[in-house]
Amino acid sequence: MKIGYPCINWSMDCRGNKTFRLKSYSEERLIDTVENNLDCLEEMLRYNIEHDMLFFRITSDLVPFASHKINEFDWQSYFEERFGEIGKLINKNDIRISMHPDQFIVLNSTKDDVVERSIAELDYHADVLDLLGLDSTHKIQLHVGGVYGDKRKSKDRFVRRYEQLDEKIKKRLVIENDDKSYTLKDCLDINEMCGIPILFDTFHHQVNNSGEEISEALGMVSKTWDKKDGLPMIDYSSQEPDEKDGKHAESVDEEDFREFINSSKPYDFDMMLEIKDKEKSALKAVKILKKDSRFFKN
DNA sequence: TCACGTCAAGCAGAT
DNA sequence: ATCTGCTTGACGTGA
Repeated sequence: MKIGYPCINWSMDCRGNKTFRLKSYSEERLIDTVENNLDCLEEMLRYNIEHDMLFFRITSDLVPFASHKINEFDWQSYFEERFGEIGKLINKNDIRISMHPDQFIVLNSTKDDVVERSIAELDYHADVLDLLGLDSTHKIQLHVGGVYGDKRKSKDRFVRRYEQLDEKIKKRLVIENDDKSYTLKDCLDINEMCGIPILFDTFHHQVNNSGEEISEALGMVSKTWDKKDGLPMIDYSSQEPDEKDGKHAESVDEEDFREFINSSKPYDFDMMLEIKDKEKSALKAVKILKKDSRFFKN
């Protein structure tokens, strides 16, 4: 089991997700920003290695406007070597990477232009992982998308679009159960139709489910991950006390975390802590797991 | 230095 | 109709 956190490390003074306004776009600004973001990515990875956190989500803002039509710069070639260096660091230390394109990426949209932009954005995410020289165990996680008043048709549309994707995207794409529309069961239906692996989000499942217990759910998702996909990835979070249902915790609830770990037996997976205070909670999780040799092998 | 209006993009649900 | 939340506020202008 590897432990990680998404995108930002608050205890470091660099930010790897710097961006700028479309109005301020220039090639120079893009180059400067990507340079900064890659430098910070490397620093965060070194911090993570130092602290036994070998799972990390790279921000979608790594290359701002990467898939926007304003961007005609060949950033892939320009930064090829730098990506290669960072990729070596990742592979050498056996770090696992995920990416999570944001809410505007809707593969099953009923609008052609939305689908087109979504595929361009997925292509960018795949480029990042390819430039880093990472194999198909490094994933791009996506929600199924909109429902449009007819979930069955919308699932079918997802499957159709998935099957048409370029292999470079397809080999990395996984779907994640969400907190309002597509449950674990919906994702399993889609998996049955096209074989796409399912990334299990524990907190979304808590909010939106069909009654499956944690270990039952883990058993079902584990079967959707092939050898070439690696160990299943999961997103873990818990409810922030005194906030409305579905609000992610500010800091890990250690009791809830221990309980989850206990109820997850005997399954193994890599775990992303989607908790607001990022690396602080991930560090606590590592500390807890180190006491349980079943999980920590490094 | 700080306040604050606004930011590429979609969708669902609440108000 | 408009606002809010989503994996994450933070950019950039004006005073």
